[in-house]
Amino acid sequence: MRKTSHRRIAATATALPPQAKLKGARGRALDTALHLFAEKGFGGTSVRDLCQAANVQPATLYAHFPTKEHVLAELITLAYEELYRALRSSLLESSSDPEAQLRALVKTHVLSHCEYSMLAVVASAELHMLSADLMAPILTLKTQAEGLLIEVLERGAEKKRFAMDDALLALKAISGMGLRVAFWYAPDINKTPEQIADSFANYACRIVGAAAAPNDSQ
Amino acid sequence: MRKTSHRRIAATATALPPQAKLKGARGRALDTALHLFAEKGFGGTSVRDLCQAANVQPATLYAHFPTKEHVLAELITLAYEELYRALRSSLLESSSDPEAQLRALVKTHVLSHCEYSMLAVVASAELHMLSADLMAPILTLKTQAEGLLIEVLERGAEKKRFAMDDALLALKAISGMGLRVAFWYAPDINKTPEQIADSFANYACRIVGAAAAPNDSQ
DNA sequence: GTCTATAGTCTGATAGAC
DNA sequence: GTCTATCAGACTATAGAC
Repeated sequence: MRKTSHRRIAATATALPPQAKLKGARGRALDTALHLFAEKGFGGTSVRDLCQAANVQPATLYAHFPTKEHVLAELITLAYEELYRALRSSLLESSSDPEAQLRALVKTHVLSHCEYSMLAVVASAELHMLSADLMAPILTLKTQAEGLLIEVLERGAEKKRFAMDDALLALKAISGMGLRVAFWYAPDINKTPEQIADSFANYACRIVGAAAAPNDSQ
Repeated sequence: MRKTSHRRIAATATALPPQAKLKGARGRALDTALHLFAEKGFGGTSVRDLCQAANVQPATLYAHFPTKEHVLAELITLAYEELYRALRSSLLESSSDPEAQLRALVKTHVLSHCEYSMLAVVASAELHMLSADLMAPILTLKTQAEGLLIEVLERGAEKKRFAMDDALLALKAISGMGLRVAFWYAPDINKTPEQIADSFANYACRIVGAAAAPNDSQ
């Protein structure tokens, strides 16, 4: 196994969403794969590494997953399902005000990338390792999740609540800065996920030219 | 070689800075490695893949580089050297105004990540594959390059020209959105690098709470 | 410097007993 | 479902001729 001094991801805690059932050899394999894929990458993790760390025999792993690639695909699917669920839920709980909706999406995006940073790193950095067949359904999920922010941005622009030079660039800036949180956030830094999420929500509002909320209650 | 439907990086054009001498087998190897590492990752590219695509025999490659890892290290070193050079140069050409300096750094960061997007992708996504020995000098370079933005942000805060909630978070947001440009920029999109760079420089100024420049001349 | 050929190791995945 | 044992091929890197 490789020796590295720099870690791709700052966080160390396990984080699979509660939806994922982690019982038995299959659960240990998924949880261990999440750690190793986040740390070493899919290509940098051998089936032997994975099985040894998960205390699972190779043949047992292949009783649960047809190929190593299917393990990755399941993790990335979990990642986008959880993100989409959280984003949609946050929209449902916010008012119809475009700025409130933008704040809700960015806050949730950042909070989710703090709590499930390993999932987010694997989903964004290892997606391209999947074959077309396994990637296709994931790309559908990904497009759905990204569509939520696009809709809010476009609706805010139509209602003249946002003064964006360009919706695409604002989208890329906001999603980019949020995505990177998964790579540098760690529980031992001097900020809580809530502080980061609030700051980034403010940044997003400034990027799109929305006035800062005068009060807590929108 | 793997078949993938999703590309990690949108750009396709070769881009090694002019400093890199690309003559002969060594040059072909470096140039080809840049493409393959950006597209497939370091772990997803075999020496055979690389040599075949570069029209270089394995034994010839090993006459120029001690290991496959040294090829990656050279590319990442080139990436950070070029970025550091460009950022420092842009600071020298800007005025002493913190906002002008911030704009210069962000513009240069984005322009460099458009022009050398493959280098930036490899440098950010494959750095963790290096062993400690090869990574150490690169981390020094990386810290130097990042320090330029930190200094500008702190100086602007001291002079009360920036109204940041938190310098670290602003830094992470600005560098994160700029870094991601390398992954999605392609020459065929509907924006020029200059447009993207100008927009992102505006975003950065808004993030740190600097007033928008009233005119072109700072 | 570049070639042909291959050493030695590790890879993903499987066969077959229990 | 889990085990032991292993296949067939791919991997990084090298030896030695020219």
